[in-house]
Amino acid sequence: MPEKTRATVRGPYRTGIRRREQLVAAAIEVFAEHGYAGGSLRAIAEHAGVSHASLIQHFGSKEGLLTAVLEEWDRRTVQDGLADISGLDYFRRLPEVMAAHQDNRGLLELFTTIAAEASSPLHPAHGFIVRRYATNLATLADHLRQARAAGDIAAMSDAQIDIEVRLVTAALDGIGLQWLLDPSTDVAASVSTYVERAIASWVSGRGDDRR
Amino acid sequence: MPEKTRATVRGPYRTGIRRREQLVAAAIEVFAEHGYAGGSLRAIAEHAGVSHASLIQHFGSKEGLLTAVLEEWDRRTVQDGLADISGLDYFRRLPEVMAAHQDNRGLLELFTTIAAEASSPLHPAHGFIVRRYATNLATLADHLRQARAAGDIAAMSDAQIDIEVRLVTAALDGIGLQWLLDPSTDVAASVSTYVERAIASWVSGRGDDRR
DNA sequence: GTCTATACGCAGATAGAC
DNA sequence: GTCTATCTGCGTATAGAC
Repeated sequence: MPEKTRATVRGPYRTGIRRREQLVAAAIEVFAEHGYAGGSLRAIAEHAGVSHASLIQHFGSKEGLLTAVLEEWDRRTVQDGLADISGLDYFRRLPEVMAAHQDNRGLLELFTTIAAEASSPLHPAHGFIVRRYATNLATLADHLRQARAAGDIAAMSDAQIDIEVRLVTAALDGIGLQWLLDPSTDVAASVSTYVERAIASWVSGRGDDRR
Repeated sequence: MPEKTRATVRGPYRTGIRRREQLVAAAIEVFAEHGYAGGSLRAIAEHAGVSHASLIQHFGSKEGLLTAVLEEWDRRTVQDGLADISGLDYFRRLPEVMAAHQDNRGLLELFTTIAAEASSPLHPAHGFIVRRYATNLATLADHLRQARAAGDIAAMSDAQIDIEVRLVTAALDGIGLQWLLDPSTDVAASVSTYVERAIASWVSGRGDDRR
């Protein structure tokens, strides 16, 4: 990616980059309201005041536009709010991070849908989603290993750590989906119950998670 | 539904019913391979050796066909394997039930995708999925209440029970998705870790799940 | 009663004018 | 770079064959 975006760009790139951001913003709005399949390029183009052919020109395909939107989602959520937090505190912050998603129902809906659709190896975003989950799980595992090294939790094998971070991720994904299906779902309380119980188990090193 | 299907049906219904089953089977194959959006009526029709118009005639719309497929999935999975099991044993059986899904990757892919897509209130299967989750959660809650009544677990409020069954469901859904994205995921071990820890917590009635 | 042939509108994608 | 056709394939609806 050549977009180093120095403070002062002389030539034609500036408008191209800003245009791109506008298009992604329009895509987010439309996808968030109508989903990926339901949000047509023509609708997004109309929203942004361009032709749908122009969207293809910028992003190569609808998939390319989708990927750009997902990267924007990543930038907005994962990076924000959880920087400078590490070890067990990272897990303790998860309930409020999830709760914050409730302000952005459309984006959660979009990401949940894409993650599931992309489970098919044939889906255009399959590689992106697989990579994203791998990165996410690795980050969680790092924090858990850090807690282990610091002596905050009892001994735990790397295989156990893998299972633990997968279960945390599953809880977040699953509760998110249930909230989408039934907004009366108490997201923060559910996630909090899970995280607190998991941490308690890690600290005491009880047998129910040793195999 | 007028399909009482007496042992001997005189007239034209027989072929109609059997045809319907053939079409659903073809739809399952195609949906399982290409997903819902990617599985066109024309492809399903070709697979079944009929015209795509005939599919519409039988099921009214693509949504109708989808609903028939999902009901078939329900019939194959939830009903089978868990009948005659109750109380805590119901939860103990979940790891092997989930592990059994690994023989049927296509259907798990389909159901995961539809559940996510249908999170949008505008999706044709939204009502079906919402109802299905509500029924599922209610069933799990019944078993947990039964264990409570039998004294197998410590006291637990109905609100706590709701959270617990949502977390179990989230673990199943989330681990299933992760297995789809990364087949090296140890489904049985992950689910087993979750269920055993949850049951241990219910039995001891520790403070980490009381609020 | 079932099924097919056919048509309509919309989707994503491409080619070429300006 | 962006637009205006235009292509192909989709879900859907209907009329009519058998």
